[in-house]
Amino acid sequence: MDKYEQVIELAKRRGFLWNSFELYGGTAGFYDYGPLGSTLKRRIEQIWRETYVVQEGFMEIEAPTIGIEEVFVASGHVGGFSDPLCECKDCREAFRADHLVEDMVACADALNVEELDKIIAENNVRCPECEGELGESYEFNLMFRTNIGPGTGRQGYMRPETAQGMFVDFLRLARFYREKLPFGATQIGKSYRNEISPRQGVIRLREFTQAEAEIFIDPNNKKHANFGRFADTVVNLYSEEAQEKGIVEKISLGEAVEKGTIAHEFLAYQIGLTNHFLKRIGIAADKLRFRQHLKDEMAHYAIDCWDAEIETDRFGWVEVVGIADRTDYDLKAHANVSKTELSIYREYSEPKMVTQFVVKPNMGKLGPLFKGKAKAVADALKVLTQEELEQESITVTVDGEEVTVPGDVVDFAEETVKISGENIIPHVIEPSYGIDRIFYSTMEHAFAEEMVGGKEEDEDEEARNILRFKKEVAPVQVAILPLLTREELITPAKKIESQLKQKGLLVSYDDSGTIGRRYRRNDEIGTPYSITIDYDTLEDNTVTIRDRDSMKQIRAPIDGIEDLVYEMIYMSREFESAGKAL
RNA sequence: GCGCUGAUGGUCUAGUGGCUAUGACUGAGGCCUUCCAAGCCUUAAACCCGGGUUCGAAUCCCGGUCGGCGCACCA
Repeated sequence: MDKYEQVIELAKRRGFLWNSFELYGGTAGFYDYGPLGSTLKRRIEQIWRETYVVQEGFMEIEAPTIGIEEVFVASGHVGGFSDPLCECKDCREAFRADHLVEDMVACADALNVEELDKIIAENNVRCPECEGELGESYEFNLMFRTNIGPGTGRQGYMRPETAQGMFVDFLRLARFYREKLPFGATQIGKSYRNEISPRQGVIRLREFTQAEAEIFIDPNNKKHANFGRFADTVVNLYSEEAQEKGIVEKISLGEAVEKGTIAHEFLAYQIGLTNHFLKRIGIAADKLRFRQHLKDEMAHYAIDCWDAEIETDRFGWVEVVGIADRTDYDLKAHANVSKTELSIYREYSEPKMVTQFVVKPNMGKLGPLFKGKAKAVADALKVLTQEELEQESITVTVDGEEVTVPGDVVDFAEETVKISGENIIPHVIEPSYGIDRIFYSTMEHAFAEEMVGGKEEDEDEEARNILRFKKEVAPVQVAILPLLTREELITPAKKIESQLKQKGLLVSYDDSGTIGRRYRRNDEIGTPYSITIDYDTLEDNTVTIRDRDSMKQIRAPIDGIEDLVYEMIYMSREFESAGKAL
């Protein structure tokens, strides 16, 4: 049994992950988060919020998970989020139709299925596997379609990423942030991709959770005001160059920017932040690296892109976060489709006095002369030079037609104008997290099977399963265990339970089975601390606290125990300092 | 989508035409029990779905679903 199997088996048994729709046989690509899984996931998301929303100040928004067609026409998903496939009629093998004709035409990936079929037929392309005849090509779009409203309604799609919601709200966001760059927005939510063949458990889902930040920055200044925070942070960088050599290098983010390995400070800061976040939730430092996209795998509009990759036992290095400089691509795309300028007005520190050549067509005269064409004529005149305008009669071309304009209907002059700022289209830096993959990695990296000695010297060792979750993410933070199932111990135990719940801690009460069994149960779900109530408790009002990882125990007073546990979980108070060692 | 392969209580598993389905662990109730899966009693819980062959199917055949692996796909 490999680690994946062990973790998934535990996850199923203990209520972290279940196959969705199991009652009806299940469907590939969907998972339910059980009671503990759901809690663990929320804890991870909460730390993400703490990192991006509270600390970085990128406020969270919530846009619909269904989008209208225009949004995905602009984003390119309607046209581009699909691939032309083509199956062999004999061996049923499927191929990328555009790849089959790559050598025959210049731009195979721009052709539609009809054009592809034509080229396949003309060149008598056969199946590369068995030389069989190829069937008709078809588009495989990975978006879930739906209808908005009754009847045929309006075409809608389930969003394939949360990002678009933030681009669409750009003008509102800009106003909210008082039009000052940089600013950013975040979204945590479900996205949907109708994968052809989802596999690998929670690694590739049809419905999955993303946490994305879209940070809008000044295209002319990609420095980061707080870069000093991570300049000395050493990370595992797997740059394009390093990948050629096959060696991951340990290098500080400051040095990586200096050497030009990472395109700029702002991107490097985001890598630092991701590194910080992943370690905080319990990803092992030596199983985490940042891999640069190779030139040919990077989206054409991106300047630089780095994936955070986590090493897993079965799947090797898995991409869990993408950090990209998407430039102004998305805002421009939405500006084009929506016919709305998506830019921000940036005032200069000092207004510039600029001498310009200004053309002022006299519309009062042009109007009667050219009627409906007057506007087009005026526009044509505006782009002419002083020399051309000085003619007595000026010839311009409007809609392919030569038009002669008398010189006296247009004024022009050198003017000095005050320009106090300019419209700029911000560039977008996008950290995009796949929460489900991070969830699984957190479980796998926390999972351990260790041998512990038996009670007596001569007893055999036995295995204990343990999830060494960081205290902050553990779905149960403290277990309350009366040592014996007796009324006089149960009563104070229940009291302590409510004391801890008052403090907002995640508490579980368990009085079934022997104490050893209950410790094992709690180790297996990663509960960091267990509190036992015994007969000494009735005498002196103290309880035993047991530490999950070391299995050590201390004795501490009931009075104020909720503050003690809280401090150990959230304020890195040392376990040893919390009471008298036993 | 294709090929190979598998599917039995919550988990792991025995069973290869006669089943009223094996066992362990786990769960629940109780007894016992003063700190690391102890013991005893009681108890709950399964043949993936649909067809077919057969007197009879968990078992054989076909189709589907789900899982694993390989191919393809993963903007």
